[in-house]
Formats: sequence, structure tokens, C-alpha cells
Amino acid sequence: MRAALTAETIMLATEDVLRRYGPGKATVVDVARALGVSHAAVYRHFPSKSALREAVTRRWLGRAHEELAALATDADRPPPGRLRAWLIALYAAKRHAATTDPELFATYRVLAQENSAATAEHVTALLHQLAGIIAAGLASGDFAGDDPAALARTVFEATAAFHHPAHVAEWGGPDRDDALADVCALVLRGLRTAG
Amino acid sequence: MRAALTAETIMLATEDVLRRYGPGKATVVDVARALGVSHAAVYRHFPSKSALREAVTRRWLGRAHEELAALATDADRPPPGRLRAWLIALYAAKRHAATTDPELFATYRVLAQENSAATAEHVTALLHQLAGIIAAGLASGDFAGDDPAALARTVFEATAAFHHPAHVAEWGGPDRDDALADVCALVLRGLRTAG
DNA sequence: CAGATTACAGATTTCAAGATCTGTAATCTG
DNA sequence: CAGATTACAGATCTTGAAATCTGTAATCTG
Repeated sequence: MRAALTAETIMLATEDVLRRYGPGKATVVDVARALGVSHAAVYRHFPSKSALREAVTRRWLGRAHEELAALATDADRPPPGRLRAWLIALYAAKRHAATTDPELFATYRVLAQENSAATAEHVTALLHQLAGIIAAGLASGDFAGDDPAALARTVFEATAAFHHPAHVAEWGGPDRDDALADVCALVLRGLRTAG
Repeated sequence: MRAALTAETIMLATEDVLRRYGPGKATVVDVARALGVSHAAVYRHFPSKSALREAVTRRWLGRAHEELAALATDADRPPPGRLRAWLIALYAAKRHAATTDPELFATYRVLAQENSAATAEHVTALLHQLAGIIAAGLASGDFAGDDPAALARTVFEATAAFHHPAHVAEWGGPDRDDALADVCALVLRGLRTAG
């Protein structure tokens, strides 16, 4: 007897298919073939191909959040250093994902261009972590200002070159780590004085 | 008698053809047709299609520089305000170009993805203007630091979301002007203290 | 009847052909 | 002989028919 067909197993198979064929070529028929079922069976668990693609990407992005969440809530480290470490880890995670899992990253990139709910949630989750670090900095007096959420969004925008998927092509280049360090330094100086 | 075939007239015709068909469909045969000459005549003035495309884009970008150069060298305005005005004008110029001349902007975007010499020069020119403003700020004591070129690059990176062509899709959205104002404010606060 | 399958219509994609394009060379013309 | 044209080979693009895919509905099965 075959294992029960669940949303979970479908998403696992979809990840494999996406990794193998990429977002442009992967079809739900491919997914069904990989599972040894008819494609209509897949539609019992996901209302559409794009919903399936979103669910898979959401899971994939969720795994990345966990690592970063640990850094964001590390109360042992003073907020400025924590912010710097978080931004560097975010960049490292994105670059790592882009190089080791290019097809899933490409899927994510497609969803980002389409303003999907999955990527919106991803951004929201990251902004929430960022706001937490900044709120800690405001509380400790390391940062100046009064709206951690707004400051988080601004810091996120200012570092877009190091996490926005549209910039993947640049992440391979030399001096990118130094460039991020410089932007971090500038941003941290900006956060220290009144906003 | 027909006007002499010069690089200038070829570039003008190419601009029209690019505007009409976009970078994906425009061919040098189209350009030659528009000029009423054979396509081989075009190859007498430009070594390749991509060289022609680059030349046209370089000219187009050059026109944008001129406006900004006036702002960058406006000694009447104190450097912080000048920097803010310059960044806002840069964003406005890019957004305007993207909306009023979408096909030429698309051409520019293609070249940017291909790391062409034309776009590299464009970036260099912008960084030069930016470094000029920052150098003025360092001289006046409004900014702290010792390397205007490095600071210029850092400011440029931090504002990528508002001038990098990969972000066009976002420029239409609401609150983009506010977002830029916030990033400008953060960057300016960062520049004021020692770097 | 929950969960899967087959069947199907309309949209999208593939594929091979022919057409068009790029870039070069040989040729023409004033 | 400067400046253009025609001619051409190989690469790329169009085109339309066949295949495949998406999503739904009707049907089967334990």
C-alpha cells in the first residue's frame, strides 16, 4: 500500500520537481507523476497550481526565518551588534539559498515579482524581527526615535541591495561583504541619532 | 538627395525603432528600413547590434546626467539639502523615464542586467556627482568621514531601491516618496556622525 | 461517502518548417 | 577609394499544427 496522499507529501514532491525543472517547466502533472497519482488528486489538496507553488515557497521561506529569529531575539548581544549580525545573516542566507537551491530561489523570485501573499508574509515576518531588534535598541538608548516599525521598514529599504531577490546577480561579485558592512555602518550611525 | 548617413542619424532612428518595438523585437534591419538603407550600411558605423544599442542608451542616460549635474553642483544649497534633493531628483528622473519611455527604459534594464559598459559608465558618472556633494559636506563640516568616494558608493547602495532598474515595478506604488524621504533622513543622519 | 480516477474543454507549450536576422565578404558606384 | 549595396552562411525567430497542461465535472471504488 502507498503512503496516504497529504498536502505535506505533495509539497515535498513539488519541491523536488521545482528543484529539478525550475519554476518555468515544473507542471502539476510532473508532481502527480512523481507521486504516482493522477493530477486531479493534487487538486483535491490545492486549489490551483499557483497556490501549490506559494505553499511550497512559504514553507521554504519559513525555514529561513527560524535561523534569523534566533539572532533577532538574542538578548545577550547589544542591539547595534545584533542588528548588524542579523543583516549580515540575512544576506548570507539569501546568497546561500540562491547558490545552493537556484531553482527554488527562482520560484521565490517569480512570486516576488507577482506580489504574492507568500512573499508579502515573508517581508512582514522579517520586518517584525527587525522591529524587535530596533525596539530593543530604543529601549536601551542605543538608538534614537519613536517608531520601531517605521524604522524597520526604512532599514529594510536601505539594505534592499542585499536581500531583495532582484539583486541576486550582484551577490556573486567581489567586495559585496564590504559593501554591506559599509551600508550597515551608515545605517547604524543613522539610527544612533534622533529620528 | 538623402541626408548623409551618420552615426547620429542612425542612433536617432534606432531610438525610434526601440521606442516602437522595444528591446526584444527591434532589429538592425528595422533600423535600416526606417532609414531607407541596407542593414550593411549600419554596420559601417557600429560594429554590432549590441554596440548600437549601447550607444543609444549611453546618449539617453547622458541626457539624464545633465539635469542632475546642475543639482549636484548647486553651491547655493547646503550639502545635506543638496544631497536629499539630488536623490529625490534621481528617483523622479528614473520613475519618469520608466513611465514615459518604457521601451527605452526596458533597453536600459537589459543592458544593466548584462553589465554593459554603458551602464557601468552611468553608475560611475552618478557616483562622481554624489561624491562631489559629499565632499562639499565634508568640507563644510556637515558630514563626517574621510573618503567621499566610498561614502558615495555606500549612499548609492543604500538607496538602490529608488534608482536600480530592477526595482521599477515598485516605483508605481503608494508611499514610495515617503519611503525615500525616510531612507534619505536615515542616510543623512548617518553621514553627519563620524564614519 | 471520502478519496481517488478518468474524461474533457480551453489555454498553453512544444516542435519542426520556413522565414528573418546578424555579421562578413565580395561587389558596385560616383 | 569612400561609402554604399547585394550575396551569403549560420544563428535566431516566427508560425501553425500537434501535444501537453490546467482546472472542472462526472464517475469509480473500498
